[in-house]
Amino acid sequence: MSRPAPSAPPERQVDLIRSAYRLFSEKGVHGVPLEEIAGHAGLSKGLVLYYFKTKENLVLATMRWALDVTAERVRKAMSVAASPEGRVLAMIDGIWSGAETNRRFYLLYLDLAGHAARQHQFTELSATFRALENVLYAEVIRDGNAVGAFGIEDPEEGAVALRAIIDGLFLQWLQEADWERLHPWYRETCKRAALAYLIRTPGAPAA
Amino acid sequence: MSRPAPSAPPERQVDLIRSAYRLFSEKGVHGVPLEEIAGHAGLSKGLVLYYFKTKENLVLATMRWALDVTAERVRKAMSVAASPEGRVLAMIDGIWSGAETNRRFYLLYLDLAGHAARQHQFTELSATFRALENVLYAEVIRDGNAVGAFGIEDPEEGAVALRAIIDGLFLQWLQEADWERLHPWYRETCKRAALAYLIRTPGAPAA
DNA sequence: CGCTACTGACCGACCGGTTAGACTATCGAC
DNA sequence: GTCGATAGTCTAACCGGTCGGTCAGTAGCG
Repeated sequence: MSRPAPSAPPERQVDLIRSAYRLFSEKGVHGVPLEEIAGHAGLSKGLVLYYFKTKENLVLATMRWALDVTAERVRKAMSVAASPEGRVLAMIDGIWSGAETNRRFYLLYLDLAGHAARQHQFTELSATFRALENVLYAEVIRDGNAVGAFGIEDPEEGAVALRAIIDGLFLQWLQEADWERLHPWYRETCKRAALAYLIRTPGAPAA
Repeated sequence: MSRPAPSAPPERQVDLIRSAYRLFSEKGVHGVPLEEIAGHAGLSKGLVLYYFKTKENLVLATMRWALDVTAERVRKAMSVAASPEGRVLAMIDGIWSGAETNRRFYLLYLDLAGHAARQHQFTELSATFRALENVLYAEVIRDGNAVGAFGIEDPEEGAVALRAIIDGLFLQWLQEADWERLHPWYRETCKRAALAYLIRTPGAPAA
C-alpha cells in the first residue's frame, strides 16, 4: 500500500539524495543518521546502504548533485544579459537567487570544503567544480576586457578574486543571525564590490 | 612523576585547549573524541569533562582562544606600516603569515561558521569576532579615504567586502591539493585584489 | 578533614553496516 | 498459460564499535 507500484528504480536514489541534501544542509553531514534520511523519504535505512553502499558515497553523490544543479542554475542566469557589466550583474542575481536556496547550498558547500581539505575523494570533487565555475568567470572577464569595460590583466586570477568576493560574502552572510532579512543587502554589496573590483576606470564606458 | 607538582590549575586547561585546537583543525570537531584530546595532552578523558563539563564547552573555548590569538596577531601586524596602502599590505602579510598556521586556523574557522549558522551559542561567538575585525578594516579604509588614497563610499560595507576577498581566497586555497606551494600565490593575489578593490582611481595620489 | 586535581572503569545511546528474508516481476521451459 | 527459477527491490532485526558523560574513589595539600 505504502509502496504500491515499484516505480522506476533510479527514482528512489534521487529521492534519497534530495532528502539527504535537505537534511545535510540543515544539520550538517555528521548530524544526520542514515535512518533519518531514509525515513524522510519514506524508505528504510537498509535501502540507503543498498543503493550507496556507504554513507560517504551518499554524501559524495549528494554533493555532486547539488553542485550540478547549482552550476546549471548559474549558467542559465548568465546567458541572458548582453553587456559585460550586465552579465556580471545577471550572474550575481542568479547566484543570490533566494535566501533559503542559498543557505541550503552554501551550508553544504562549507561541509564540502572541510571534507575537501582532508579527504582526497572530496578534493577532486571540489576541484572539478571550482575549475568549471572559474572558466565561466574568466570568460566573462575576458569579454569585459575585450570591450574595454574591465581592466583585469590576468583573467584567471580575476576569476579567482571574483569568486572570492562571492564566496566570502556568502561565508559572512551565513553566520548572520538574521540572514533572511540581510540577503538583499549582501546581494547588492556583492554587485558593488564585484564591479568596483572589475572596473578600473570608473565613468569610462566602452573603448 | 608524570604530574609531579600540580602547577597552576588554569595551565592544564590551556594544554587541553591547545591540543584540542590542533586536533580539531586536523580532523574536524566531529572527528576527534575527547579521549584523543586528553591523551594528546598526557591527561585522562575524565579531566576534560571535569574542566569543561561538556564537549561543546570545550569546542567553544577552543574557538574563542583561536580567535583571540589570531586577532591579536593581525592587529599587531597592522600597526607597523604608515601609508594606507602599506597598512593594507602589512595586514594581508600578517594574515597570510604561513601555510601551516593559516590552514589550521581556517579549517577550524570553517567549522565555526557551520556551527554558527546552526547553533546560537556559536552565532554569538562568530558575530563578536567578525564585528571586532570589521571595525579594524573599516578604520583602515576610513584612513585611506581621508588621505584620498581610497574611494570607498561606505567604509562599513567596504570592510565587509575586503573581508570577503580575504575569506573567499582562504576558502579556495584550503581546497587546493597542493596548498603548501600555492600559499604565496594566494597571498599576492589577495594583495592585488584588495588594492584593486580599494583604489578607485589608479595613478591618482593624494587628494 | 576537607578541598581541588585527577583517574579509570563503567554505562547507555547512537549509528553505520550486515544479513536473512519478503515481495514482486520478468522470463524461459513445458 | 502456468510454473518454477532468477534477479532486483526493499524491510526489520540485529551486531559491534564508538563516544560523551557519570561515578566512585585516590592522591596530594593546606
